[in-house]
Amino acid sequence: MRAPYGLNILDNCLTCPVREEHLFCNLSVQAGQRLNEIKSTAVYPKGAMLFIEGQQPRGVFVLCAGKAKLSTSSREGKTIITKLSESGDVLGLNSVVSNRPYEVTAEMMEPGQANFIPREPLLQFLKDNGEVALRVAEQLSRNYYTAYEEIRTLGLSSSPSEKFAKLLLSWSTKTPQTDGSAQVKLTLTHEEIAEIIGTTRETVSRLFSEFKKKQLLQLKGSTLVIRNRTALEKIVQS
Amino acid sequence: MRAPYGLNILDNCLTCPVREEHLFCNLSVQAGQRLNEIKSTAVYPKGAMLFIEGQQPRGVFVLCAGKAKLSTSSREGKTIITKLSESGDVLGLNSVVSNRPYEVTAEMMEPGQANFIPREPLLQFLKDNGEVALRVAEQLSRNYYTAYEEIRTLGLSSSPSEKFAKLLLSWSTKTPQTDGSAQVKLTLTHEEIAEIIGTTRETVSRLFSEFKKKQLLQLKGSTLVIRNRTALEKIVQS
DNA sequence: GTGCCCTGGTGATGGTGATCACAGGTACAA
DNA sequence: TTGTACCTGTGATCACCATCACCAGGGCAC
Repeated sequence: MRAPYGLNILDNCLTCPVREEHLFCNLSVQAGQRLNEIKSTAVYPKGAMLFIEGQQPRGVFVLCAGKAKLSTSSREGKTIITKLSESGDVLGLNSVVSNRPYEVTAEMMEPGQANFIPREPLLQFLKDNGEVALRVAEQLSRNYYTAYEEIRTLGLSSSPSEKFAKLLLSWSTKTPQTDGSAQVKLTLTHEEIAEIIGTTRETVSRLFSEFKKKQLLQLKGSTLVIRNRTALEKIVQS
Repeated sequence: MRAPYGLNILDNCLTCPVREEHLFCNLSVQAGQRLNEIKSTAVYPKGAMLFIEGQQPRGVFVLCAGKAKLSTSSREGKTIITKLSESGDVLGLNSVVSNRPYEVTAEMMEPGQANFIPREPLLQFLKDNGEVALRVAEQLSRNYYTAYEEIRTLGLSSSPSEKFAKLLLSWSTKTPQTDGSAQVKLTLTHEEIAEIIGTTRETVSRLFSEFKKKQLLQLKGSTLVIRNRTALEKIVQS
């Protein structure tokens, strides 16, 4: 069997992206088996929507491969990207737990694979497994923290430069280097960056120019080199 | 025994503000007793801080009487109020569950009373009572929704008028009237309103004038009369 | 090749709201 | 009453950034 999109199909995807905080890892044997019974796996092309803002919650998605962006839009078409998800992330958990419509749209940014766990069996599973319910609570409270960080960024840092610097810093922490620099593969368009920091494409474009001129960053092809973390931190300063 | 601040001291405060979604109501008898053993009650004056942003989480507070405002500040002193809490609300839950510092400061806006439940006994209690843990998860996901609403407000609606209209609408829904109008007791200063919608005091002042002129609202002493909900909804429109 | 669409760069312009400044009002205590 | 501290209203100014407009490069299909 050939994997489409050049992916490896992962047989037991629930446990594949081993992460400290992974919700559904290190379960008891029978709990793991039960979960395997109710989950189903699917492969998604780039641009596929796992779920759309406003839909009734069908279940949660555990991302196994590929990246997804979570966004929310206003009626006039303005969009903000609230999170970039990677493999291991659990999407749609809040909506499922509280039985409210999905509050975001989840779109695959590249081809990938995800497990789907329908709502009803999941809730039953949580009722039967109290320890897992507490873990879910922990995950939800982590989500809450992320949302709060977003609120602070949107509400407290006024200027686009500040938010841009904050974004760059959040990227650079993922690839810590010995000196102050860091390298990141830049897969986002200026438009998407604008939707993350809540500004316009043109402003992002100008911010890149400005930061290049100030020696804060550098572009080698599609690789972004962050040259001066301390200077960025000074811009952020909130 | 005389109640300070003109309050009635509530003997069993955990169950006093009966709310559909109240976390710690309708427990089994022994669970309720257990909770009563680990909680303690205190009375707070206006301006008292239940906890401060950045502190290690000591426990949760169940507000029994009085209102509190939750806020977060940047280093430069800019502050945003993220929520106004009323009796029945549980404060600090996220921090306690995930064992991270309080993400907000909780300050009493008027004299009040709250139950305190220390972190460790509470977590133990949750482990022992799976159903309550799931309820906690539901509460957390509600908190998350509130935070998300905030993100949408901050990120998608650009102009202060829009946010102000949104705030007025959220107030007016609390006191539904037969006609399109509603009355609210206005207990906030312009400064505080500014911190809620993320603008300056002066702008709020001007917004009041503008909305008065447009017949959208009216002030009778400290009572705010919202005269035209549909017009407000048209301003919001996001 | 040609054409098309998406992305990125950059100038010109204008509106908006932050900021500063100051004056009047109100509540409360001495 | 005076004083004080805090709120509220309003004018003037100005930086910033959204918006519009246009062009250039690159990938891709045909």
